[in-house]
Amino acid sequence: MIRLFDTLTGAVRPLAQRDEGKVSLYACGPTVYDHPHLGHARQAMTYDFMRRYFEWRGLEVHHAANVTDIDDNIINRAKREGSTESAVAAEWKAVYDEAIFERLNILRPHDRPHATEFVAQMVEFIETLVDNGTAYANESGVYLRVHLVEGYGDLVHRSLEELREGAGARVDVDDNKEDPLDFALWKAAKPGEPVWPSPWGDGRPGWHIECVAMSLGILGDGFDLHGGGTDLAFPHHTNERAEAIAAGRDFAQHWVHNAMLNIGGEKMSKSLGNYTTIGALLDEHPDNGRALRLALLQTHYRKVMELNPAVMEQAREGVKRLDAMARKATSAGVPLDGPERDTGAITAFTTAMDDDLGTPEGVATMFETIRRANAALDVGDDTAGALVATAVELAEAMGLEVQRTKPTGDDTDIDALVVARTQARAEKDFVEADRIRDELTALGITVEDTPNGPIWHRS
RNA sequence: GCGCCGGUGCCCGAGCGGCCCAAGGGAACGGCCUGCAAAGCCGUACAGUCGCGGGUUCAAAUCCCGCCCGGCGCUCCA
Repeated sequence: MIRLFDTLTGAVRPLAQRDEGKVSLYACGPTVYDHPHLGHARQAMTYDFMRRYFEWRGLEVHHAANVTDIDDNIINRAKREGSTESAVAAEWKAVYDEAIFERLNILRPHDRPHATEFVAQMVEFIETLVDNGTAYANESGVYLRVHLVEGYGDLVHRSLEELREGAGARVDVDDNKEDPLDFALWKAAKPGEPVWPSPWGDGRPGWHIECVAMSLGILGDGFDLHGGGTDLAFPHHTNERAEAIAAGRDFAQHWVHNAMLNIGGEKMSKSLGNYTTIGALLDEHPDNGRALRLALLQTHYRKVMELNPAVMEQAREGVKRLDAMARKATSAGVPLDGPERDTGAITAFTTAMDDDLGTPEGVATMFETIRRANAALDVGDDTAGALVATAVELAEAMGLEVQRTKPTGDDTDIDALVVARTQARAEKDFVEADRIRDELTALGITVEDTPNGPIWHRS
């Protein structure tokens, strides 16, 4: 049975499943107005791990993630560039998609609703709240009466009084609100901003209402999982939940939050300006995509993790072990996708992953299996097939791709050099053999001699 | 200030009451293999004990209390 930590109850509990055999997952997506950074990667990767594992376990996953394509940051950028909000959003969404889905091998959500496509549903939702008296409208917008919401601060385990203390001390008191804790559902039009019509005048939706309208609209009432970074638990998720409760709707059954990514001991974020963009990291080394995935897998998703060049380098070395095993198996004629499995390893992996997505232990099991596969391969033991196939399956269940073939390209020159070296070795002309190997090394090629002849790969 | 989460080997990082004289990865060292390498395997060292001090228990890295240090949230934020 799959169990996951639930932020609301503060405990690990069985994964909610509204419908047997299925999981509905809503993960808050990006606001698209700039380069995505490594924090975004951790967030998207965390829900990718979950989805892949659920699917590996045979569950049918419905994964939805929004794209916020209208907000202050987008408006400001459009203004600054003399562009339009929709053009800015489209441009940065494309950058996000390329980095996340193409380069990081993260599975695309089944649904990617854009906020601007759901304004009608949001207006309808707000009307319900105004009609039942939990929301009020004035010249500046529509607000939710937070004190009417049962268990408002439960997600962050704080009482209304405790939250009010924070709000009073830190936020400028807004005369338009009855209570400092109340928040905007609808923002009245400001000059020069894009607007949509509503019963309360032209304006645009507040941030939280988007996710409520989209998650409920796509996944339906009482969907299973709602996720995002811990920094969204308050106010974003708290307010989404409040809106649903105020409307009398059954919302997410299970809340999951991934921890932050630190750089030099501090949270990586836009506002601190200490972020590395995904593109920049990926450009540094061809293996960085898989290395980042491995580094992320080796730390539990709920634990703050530090990411720096040393961590990346260590992860890159780890990824090499996977490819090296695949090469060794292939040269020995052992298929990577044979039918046999090592049940002990499969069981260990399943147990670890079922327990709150224990990817660090899952990775440990994978490496353990690689070690055993290599040992079996070395002596030609017939358990090698099952061990190799198991290791590959576990790696790919976590989204770590194994390099199966030589990189594409014109390899005839390299093959010719390798053949010439083999010839020289056969003739015991080691001086010439080593000269050729140096030549290959200069080309970025590593040759390995195996009992079945030489194999090479790009280093 | 309030709330929450952490502090484990040289580095990253699991474990969260007995199976721990503490997983896995990286780095190091020795051996085997190799013409030499590479890759791999085997082994060794590194945690004299898991931030510090008390306590509970037959038993604690794991539970409780206090303290120190770090992070996150309370504000746009993954």
